[in-house]
Amino acid sequence: MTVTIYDVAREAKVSMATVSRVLNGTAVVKEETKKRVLDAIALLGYRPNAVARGLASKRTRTIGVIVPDVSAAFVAEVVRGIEDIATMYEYHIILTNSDAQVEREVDLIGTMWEKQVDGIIYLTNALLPEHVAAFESAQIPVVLCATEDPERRIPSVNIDNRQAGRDAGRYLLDKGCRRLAFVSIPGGQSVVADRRWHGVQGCEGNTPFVRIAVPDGRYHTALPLVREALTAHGIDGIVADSDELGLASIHAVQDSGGQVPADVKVIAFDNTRMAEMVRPEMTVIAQPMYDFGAVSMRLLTKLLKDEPVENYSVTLLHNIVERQST
Amino acid sequence: MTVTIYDVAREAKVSMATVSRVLNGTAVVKEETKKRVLDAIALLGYRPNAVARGLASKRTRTIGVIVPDVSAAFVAEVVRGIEDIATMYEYHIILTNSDAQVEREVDLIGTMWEKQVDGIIYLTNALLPEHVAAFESAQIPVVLCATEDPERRIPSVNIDNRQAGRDAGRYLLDKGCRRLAFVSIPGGQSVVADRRWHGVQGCEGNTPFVRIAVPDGRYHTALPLVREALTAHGIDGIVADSDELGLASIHAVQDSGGQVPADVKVIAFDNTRMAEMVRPEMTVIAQPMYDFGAVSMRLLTKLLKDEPVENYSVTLLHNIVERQST
DNA sequence: CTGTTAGCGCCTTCAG
DNA sequence: CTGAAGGCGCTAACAG
Repeated sequence: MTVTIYDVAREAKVSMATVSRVLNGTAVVKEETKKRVLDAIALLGYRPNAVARGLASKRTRTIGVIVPDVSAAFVAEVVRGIEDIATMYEYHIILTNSDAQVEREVDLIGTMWEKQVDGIIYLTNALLPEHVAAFESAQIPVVLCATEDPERRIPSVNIDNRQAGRDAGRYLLDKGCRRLAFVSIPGGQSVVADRRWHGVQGCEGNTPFVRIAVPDGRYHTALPLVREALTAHGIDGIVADSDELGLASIHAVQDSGGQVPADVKVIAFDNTRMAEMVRPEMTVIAQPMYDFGAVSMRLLTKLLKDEPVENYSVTLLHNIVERQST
Repeated sequence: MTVTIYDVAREAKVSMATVSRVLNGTAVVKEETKKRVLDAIALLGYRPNAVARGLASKRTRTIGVIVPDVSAAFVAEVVRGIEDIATMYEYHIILTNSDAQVEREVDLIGTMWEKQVDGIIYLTNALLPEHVAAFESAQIPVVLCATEDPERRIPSVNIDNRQAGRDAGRYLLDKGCRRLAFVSIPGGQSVVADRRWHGVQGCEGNTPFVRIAVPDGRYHTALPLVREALTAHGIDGIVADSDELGLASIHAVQDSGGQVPADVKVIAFDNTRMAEMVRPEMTVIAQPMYDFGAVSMRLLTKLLKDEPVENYSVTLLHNIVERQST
């Protein structure tokens, strides 16, 4: 019932090695016999067994993708980028969610190793020694995507988060804001968020800044927290760490009787589809989400082919898209 | 360098067969020797090779997931549901995007077959004979997810779209609407959308209905189209086929100088996170997105274990979440 | 240019 | 309860 390479060989009256050759282009095969093989393949409806192939060649052409949560808009966009480029290079992806739980993440690296993936693309909030250790013991090429390795030991693709934070802050100051707030998950949980926060603070020496910490980073949690901060600190400019938090900020201002952008200006990170579907449309620090994925995957293919890589830690460009919230 | 089952066997002074047994629980092993094996495994840091295992057992414990586009909020949520349950049953998922292109979809079914996936979960707009033929030739268990098979030949998980359309329409009529519009991609492209449209029309015998066709189903495309329809037909109630189209409808009304819900009421399908983060918050026909994925995957595990299945075409419940847009 | 021969790492009878 | 032996379907030298 399952047709194997042997069946094809017999049908084409050649050896299985020859079939393998035309299948993989491993060596030159005479035009005529090649045609016989191809005909036999078509006739029998033969499909090479990727598992057997993986066992024999020790390369599975599948790469593991570990993310906190695909259902987050940002992540989903990144995954799309990864998958598109993977397809282009004839790879498949095994997708797993870690919920950013360290234990689960380390465990996943282990299962990816069992699955014999050729490489891993990794997204998380904070890279810990445990992760690095797991990568090393698994001996699999890894590319960090939108996650920072403070020590730059592992290939990665990022934007310059510190600079982006600075750009956001300066942008608001240029617009006339005097008291800025940064809304994100609490400090110490995300290297990326903390970098941005430092950037925001660095945009101008003597401006008062407050950081509004939203435990889960979600809209409904943020709403009351931003509202409180608003009245407590007389804020007139907000940098939000995500579109979701940006929207919460805008609504918090409105709920407090203020106007956006007249009284308070809001700029948010990400630029997911939502940013231009809400009113006022949100000004954002656009992140190249799709490219995070695409470039990471491209970098990984180079690593896998031992191609020369000019830069192991790629920095993508961010840019401000000015809309109605500022 | 790679430690195999043989290394473990030697270390534990047993045969590889015994190691395999304690690994898989295939047969009873004496407590004592079992401990020796476990110790050896820990000592050597042994990890079973899933590829070799797959070749020998003919089961890979991976399932193929074919979706139009993960970066769509609805799909991402479904995928999350699939992955969670897959993890629970110790399966992994290979994720691929088809962009709803028939050719690519059929091709993907083929590659999934090459990858020896144990099963497939499939999302698309319209199930064609080509798909069914591909499934049959691949001989792999398939579950359709949020995808209707008019002839119900293939196991599937859906809501009752016709009824949901009817519910949406009736809901608006009960709220006093007199002229309804249904906004979606053009007819004939999606079985699901067409079902809902029929449902909307069926909610009341003699009410005028118009269908507003948005070629790509996107926000920016919809905006002007809905605006035109609004002035042309005096519409006072809109059923949108997705949250994105719902938002576009709301904004189209506002741009025409109208108020939502005072002048025009809007109810949308889906209930993605966005629905409750916009203003006015959107009333929706909530779809159990996560459950679509979770239930599909659960059903697939039953199929794979030849467990008895009481119902091959599962119908999940939808429900109206009343918010501010109606 | 083509055929032969070993494995890849594991599961799974079949004996004992 | 445990060991030996034969594949699973394919790749990759090595001959010819």
